[in-house]
Amino acid sequence: MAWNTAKTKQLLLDAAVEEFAEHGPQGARVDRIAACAGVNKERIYQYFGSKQRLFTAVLEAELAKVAADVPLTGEQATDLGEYAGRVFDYHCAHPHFLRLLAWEGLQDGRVEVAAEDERRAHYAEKVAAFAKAQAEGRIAGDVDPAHLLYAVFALVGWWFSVPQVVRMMMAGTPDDGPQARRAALVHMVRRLTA
Amino acid sequence: MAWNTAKTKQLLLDAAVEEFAEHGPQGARVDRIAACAGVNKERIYQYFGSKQRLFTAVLEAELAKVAADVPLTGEQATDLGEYAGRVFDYHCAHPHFLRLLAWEGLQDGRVEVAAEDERRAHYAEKVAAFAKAQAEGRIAGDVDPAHLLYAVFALVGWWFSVPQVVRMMMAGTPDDGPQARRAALVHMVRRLTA
DNA sequence: CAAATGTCCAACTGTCTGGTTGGAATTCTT
DNA sequence: AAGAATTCCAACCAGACAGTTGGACATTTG
Repeated sequence: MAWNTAKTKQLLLDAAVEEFAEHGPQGARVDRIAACAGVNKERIYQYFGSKQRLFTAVLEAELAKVAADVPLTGEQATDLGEYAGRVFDYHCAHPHFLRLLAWEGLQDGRVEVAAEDERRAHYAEKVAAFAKAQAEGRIAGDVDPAHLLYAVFALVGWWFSVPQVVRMMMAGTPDDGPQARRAALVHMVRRLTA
Repeated sequence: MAWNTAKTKQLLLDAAVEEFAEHGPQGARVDRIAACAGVNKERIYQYFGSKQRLFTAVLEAELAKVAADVPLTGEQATDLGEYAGRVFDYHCAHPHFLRLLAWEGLQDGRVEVAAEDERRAHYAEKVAAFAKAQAEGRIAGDVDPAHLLYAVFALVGWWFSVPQVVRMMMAGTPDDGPQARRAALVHMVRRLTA
């Protein structure tokens, strides 16, 4: 059988997403990743160099996915509530990503950030779309567009970042499913831009 | 000299806050905590039982602090923007706390949550204050009060939870100090309740 | 003062982990 | 088909780490 290094790499990445999202860069076990991928762990060091670099590779792959799956065209910036809803939907379907981001945030300053340039450009693009929508009067202009983007991500992400807090906060709210959360989110973002 | 176990305990807690906030429950090193407190590490097991229980103790102590330092009277609920600003100020001054919360969030489901009852009561109190302000028409009533509380905490906390993302997002914003962030936060929260 | 209780600490242990290595098997090159 | 290069893997290693222990020392009690 021909070597299929691309597939082996992908198996490792897939297993690593799970492991890193669950346990973080510290707690992730290289042996577990290798076993889960059905590959010898030495492959990880051959292909990725170290555990930390594998983490970076995982993060970059996931960043590319989310960027591709939740686009924002100029027109869609007219209803940021719906945009927020779509971002929310993505994270509901792919809860790994925000956990990876949280792990990255917690080790911020101790290792360099993955794909910094691409991400900066990515955010700048969104901010520009927001600013354009404001300039054309399609959404309210009294909030700095970067802060608006911040607000959308904060309001989407907090559910996933501190689920234990949210659970305690929502203990008295009878109807607290994903749909209710999504509706509240969309409503609040619209209120920020009306 | 008389034994001062209370002081020893406090020294350990103080050292543990630092260590846990920095490295999380996984990454924290018991030896480092003990050394930093100038105490033998065996004390930790005598006083707190295990590393995980020490983490819980640390979290409970910090929860008590924040609850005491950022109160919300009925009248203050009239200006939630200012309330959010005060919460923001607290976290700027005590950046440990949100990190601890983030670590707790990431291990959610694997260990039980600290002080669950007290915290539920604490949040319920805030929600009730919000609801009262809404009922009396002092703030807008079209957002569920629990979701409003969620929004305040999300908008305050996200800066600290994913600092790396915020940095990239704000790369194009010339004036991005704590004051600018605070102002944007206050403005956005007011917009949610106007 | 003597027994009992509690505090402190240095040294130890069993286990786990990221990372390495030496060589066997497989594919590519010429 | 010979040899070079690459992929694979089992076994190994050195260090780190949470938690323990046994006993010295201090304090309280009666």
